[in-house]
Amino acid sequence: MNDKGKLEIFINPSSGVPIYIQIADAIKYAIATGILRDGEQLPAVRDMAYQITTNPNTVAKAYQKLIKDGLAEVRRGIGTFVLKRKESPQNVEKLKHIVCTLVKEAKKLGVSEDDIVKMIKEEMNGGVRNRSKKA
Amino acid sequence: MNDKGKLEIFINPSSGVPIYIQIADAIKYAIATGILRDGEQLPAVRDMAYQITTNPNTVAKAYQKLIKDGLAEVRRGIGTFVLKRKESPQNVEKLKHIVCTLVKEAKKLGVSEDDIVKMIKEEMNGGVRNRSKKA
DNA sequence: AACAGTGTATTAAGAGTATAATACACTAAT
DNA sequence: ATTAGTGTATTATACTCTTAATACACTGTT
Repeated sequence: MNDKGKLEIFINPSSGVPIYIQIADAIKYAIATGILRDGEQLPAVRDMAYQITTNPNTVAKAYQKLIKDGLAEVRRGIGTFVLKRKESPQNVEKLKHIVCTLVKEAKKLGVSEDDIVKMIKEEMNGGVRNRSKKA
Repeated sequence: MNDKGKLEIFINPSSGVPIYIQIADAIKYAIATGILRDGEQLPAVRDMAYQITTNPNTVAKAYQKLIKDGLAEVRRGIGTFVLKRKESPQNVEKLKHIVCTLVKEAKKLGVSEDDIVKMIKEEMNGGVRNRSKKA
């Protein structure tokens, strides 16, 4: 096994946040902070499941989310690996700034969080209003 | 009853979108387009429930969402009324423009919709990471 | 007080989601 | 072909959310 320093994942089962989301977030954070680097292999689903006392499928679901979010790829029979990311810390800051501006404006106008989220979703899906489950 | 022109609500029960959300959205749209004006009374929950063939509680839930979103108020025993809104069409356009910029940047960086939504939520809640159910 | 109008609370059934248990399928090395 | 490693599919259960059925509470008029 590669000695990647330490990828520590802490799960709070009673937080209301799904476990697989917590796993995905922790890995995203690890990638963002350099604990996990491009091309590096993620722990096997069984290993991580054992470590955080959950089911391998739950870990697999977290990995699937990472893949969906474009942060990882799977090589069947081999493992799951971190993908090269386009986001630089600088670019993330830029994004944060836009978000900050948007939220400030929304609050000023009394537009709700739900509505902002809805606007985002519509814009990201190209202005589509329907969504038959998930796409 | 006041003759408000026509507030038409069309529900698609098989769209996957909760009925109460569809109702709230339709009313928001009606407010935005001037079909419903400031101070005007919304249809009684039973009336609207009958019209769209649903349960009064479902309509009530939609109204509660409007209240939460700052678009309506309830006077107990009297009815639910449209609140004066701060959003002008001009301001909404401004908001849309920011959203558009944000989405464009996000796509360029390969940041997922979920992550953008998460950033928005964190920003709107003042950078809080916990959320014990709903607040 | 009675009534007709309004929204609200309580409870239950149905659908959807998260998690787990288990079995399956792919890959590389032996 | 076997084995040990990997992710994946299937199925079941617990939980949450949406909707509904019903009863309750507030307000103004009579």
